[in-house]
Amino acid sequence: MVPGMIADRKPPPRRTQVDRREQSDRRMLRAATRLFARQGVSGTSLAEVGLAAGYSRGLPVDRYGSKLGLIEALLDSMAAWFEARVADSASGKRGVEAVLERIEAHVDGARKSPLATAALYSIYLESLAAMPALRPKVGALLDRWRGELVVGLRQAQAAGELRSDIDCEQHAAIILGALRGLIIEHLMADAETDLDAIRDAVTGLVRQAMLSPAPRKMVRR
Amino acid sequence: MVPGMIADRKPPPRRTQVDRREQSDRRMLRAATRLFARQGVSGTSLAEVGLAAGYSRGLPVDRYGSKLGLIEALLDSMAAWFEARVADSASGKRGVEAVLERIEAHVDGARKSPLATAALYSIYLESLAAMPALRPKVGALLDRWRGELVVGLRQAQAAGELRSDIDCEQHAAIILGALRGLIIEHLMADAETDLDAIRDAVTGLVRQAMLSPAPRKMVRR
DNA sequence: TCTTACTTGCTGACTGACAAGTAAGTGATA
DNA sequence: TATCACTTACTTGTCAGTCAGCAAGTAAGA
Repeated sequence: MVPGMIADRKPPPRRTQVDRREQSDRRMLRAATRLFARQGVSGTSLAEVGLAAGYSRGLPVDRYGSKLGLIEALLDSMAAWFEARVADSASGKRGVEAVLERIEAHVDGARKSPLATAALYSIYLESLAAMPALRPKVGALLDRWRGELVVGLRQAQAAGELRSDIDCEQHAAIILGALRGLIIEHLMADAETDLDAIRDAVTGLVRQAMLSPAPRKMVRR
Repeated sequence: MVPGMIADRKPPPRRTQVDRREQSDRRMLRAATRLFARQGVSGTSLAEVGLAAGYSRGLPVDRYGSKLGLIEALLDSMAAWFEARVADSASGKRGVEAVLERIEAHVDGARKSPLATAALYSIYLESLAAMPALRPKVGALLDRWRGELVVGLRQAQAAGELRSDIDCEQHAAIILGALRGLIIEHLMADAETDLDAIRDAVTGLVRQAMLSPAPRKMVRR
């Protein structure tokens, strides 16, 4: 602090209501992400989220109505991130190429935002039993992702890249199931299992279903 | 009630203290399994367990000391079941054969006792975040199972069944990660994903690591 | 001055845990 | 074999702590 300055305390910049709302939204969702990743959904109280975001304990309820509302808002923002990521990298691709891009996008999420991934998986897992109220929303999200993978597999099958005896619905479920299990493993073991190895194992599942086990031409990193 | 009978109420058969304890133990663990499978670990109170088992709300705490104690007892009994299952089917087998038997044992657990499997996975998943106190016990269990799988893979590698560039530790983690992810998928989707398909997908991961992709000679059912 | 963002006070419901009590089984002695 | 001292199984009363959610208030922006 330099004495004699005109103002010791910087005047708070005047923010519009929209700004305030957007900022507090962002901060609360960030705080929730961090806390969910570290302590799980049911291990985190709404009060904690508000305080960790730098506000009062009451704001999250006021903003989102309920704990469920907060989690749904968080899921929405994560889904938006993923859609953008896929739209960016898989646009124009079809069949096996598109499928591999989607797999890479999932792995890349875990690589780029481990915290968000841990939070997302906490939500998945607790929706199974601890918080059944989450199931519809989580189920819809997973179904959408699986459906989009099925489209890619069907294209591949139609184009003769994939064996015709493959059940695309089931194979999509297997690919995503394995992918999620491996990412959980990765999160649990503090990143001991390499993400590239995970990607290779899952792309291996795709290659198993292909007509000619084509040479790997994966995107590096 | 027939009047005039010598005794309306059948005299309760005299059970020894050991019998009583064993019976109440069994009942409480069964009730806990059912409740954990349906509502998750943190969604189930000790009182519920006691009452569902046909006793008072206080017995579980008296018997197991704490919620953690109850869960650990449940994990012990499940681990014992699995060890017995493996000792039965994989004894004398080595290398790839032993590895495939272990995979089948895991899948078979999900097939034979879906309720226990759902409960076990609830415990896994909540140990990640919602109940960190569980991590040591769960971690030790998973490590043991992984370690035993690594032994099989190493034997296979030494016997020339497996490629020599495979990292057995990592491959074991991948196999189990995928297996668990697929079983979770199976539990979530209400058994939509076929368990045989799951087994095939995971044995496929083993076959990828083999020198000559031998013809499948899996145990049917 | 009016609306919207945010805070604080409060409550009812629940839970894990403890402690004090009752009932059932055991083993020794007469 | 009856009874009595003792242990073990099980129940009930209770409490401290937590949490989601509401409602009434204050402050910031329009």
